[in-house]
Amino acid sequence: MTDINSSKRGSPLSSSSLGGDRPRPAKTGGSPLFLRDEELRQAIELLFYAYRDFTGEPDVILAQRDLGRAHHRVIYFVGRYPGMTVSYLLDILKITKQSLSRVLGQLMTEGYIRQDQGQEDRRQRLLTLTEKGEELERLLTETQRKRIARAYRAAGPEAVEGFRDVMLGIISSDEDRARFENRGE
Amino acid sequence: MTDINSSKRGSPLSSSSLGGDRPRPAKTGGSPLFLRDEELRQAIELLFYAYRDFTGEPDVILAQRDLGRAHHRVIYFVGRYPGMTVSYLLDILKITKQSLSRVLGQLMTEGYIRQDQGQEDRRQRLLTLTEKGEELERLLTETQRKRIARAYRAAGPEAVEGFRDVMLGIISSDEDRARFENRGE
DNA sequence: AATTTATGTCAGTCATGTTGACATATATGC
DNA sequence: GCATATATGTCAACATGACTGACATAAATT
Repeated sequence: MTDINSSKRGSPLSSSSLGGDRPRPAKTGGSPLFLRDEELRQAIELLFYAYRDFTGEPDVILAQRDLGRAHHRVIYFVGRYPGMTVSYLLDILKITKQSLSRVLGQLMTEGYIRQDQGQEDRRQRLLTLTEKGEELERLLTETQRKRIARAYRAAGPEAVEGFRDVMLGIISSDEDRARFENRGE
Repeated sequence: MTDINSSKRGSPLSSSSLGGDRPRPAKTGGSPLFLRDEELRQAIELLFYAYRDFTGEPDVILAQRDLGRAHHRVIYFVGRYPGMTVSYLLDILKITKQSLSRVLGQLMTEGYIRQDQGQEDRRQRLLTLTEKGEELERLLTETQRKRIARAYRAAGPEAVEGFRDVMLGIISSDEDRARFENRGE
């Protein structure tokens, strides 16, 4: 049907556990756009693989506590911005109030997060991690920090700068990009 | 309760739609690890925001066709490796056969993907996009390619190199990293 | 001939997202 | 002070996409 597996190009890579040859990327014709297209597709895939692996380790730890990735995100950001409001969290996560509500409710019931009434604006419920929450946050973030630290160390400071610039460019809004300014103090 | 909103540091950023001051990151004490911790946390957040926005546009297009992100991943990778096997796809996505089965079944029923029996190994079902599938793939990938292209252009070639190196470092396995070798030909 | 591999399928469950409507307390503007 | 807007919470219903575990078939491999 196709000649994908007929090894016309390049040396046959040692057959993996998948059996047979590794599939080859589709060619987009010999057009001058080939390299550019290839480069952009690689970026797409880098994002996919990196994100998949980046979330893999925490997911295991969370599963042991009957929590999911959604809980992780909440714990992470509440740990990051102690005393943050529910609105602010919604704005970061870009999910509905309903979705957050369930997750947040569980985290409070289980004692990972505490709510305090705002002083200036008493409608606000300021979110903070409890001891237990901080402990879990450290555990989860530690795996991700290690992964990033390893990648940063291997790639070097210049690469880190480039990584940061490209990632900022991928983000849609100025508002979100602004979260990365003036942080070193 | 806390003094998070009391604006002790820095100039007050113009209050956003969220009302009130922007929450400030938690300090980790004046330890010498501060910068490193901050740097690593920023990476964690860059991954979160970038991935969230990266998948946002395709999600809208998919929703119009009653498809989800899972369908996108399948369509993308089948388009990338025409004639790929089910096993290979499972290996990339790292999900269960069951999860893939449902999504793949829908895509075939809806006429986005075709299955052909392998010639050498007739147990294999080689996956290929149909015309309709290719059309959707182009539409979806186009939004992501544009996003990446914009980011790459803004950041410059050196940054792109760094981005790539860091992302490769974040990926867990040599097997997956190997997917990025020898592609330019 | 026995075993392994590639694929498919059944049944049930869970996590996490969605919409839309409605309720309450508090803050703010006129 | 009253009207309106905002911050938050809550109810019901639903869709998607993951999961587990078991079992079935055809073809390849040993």
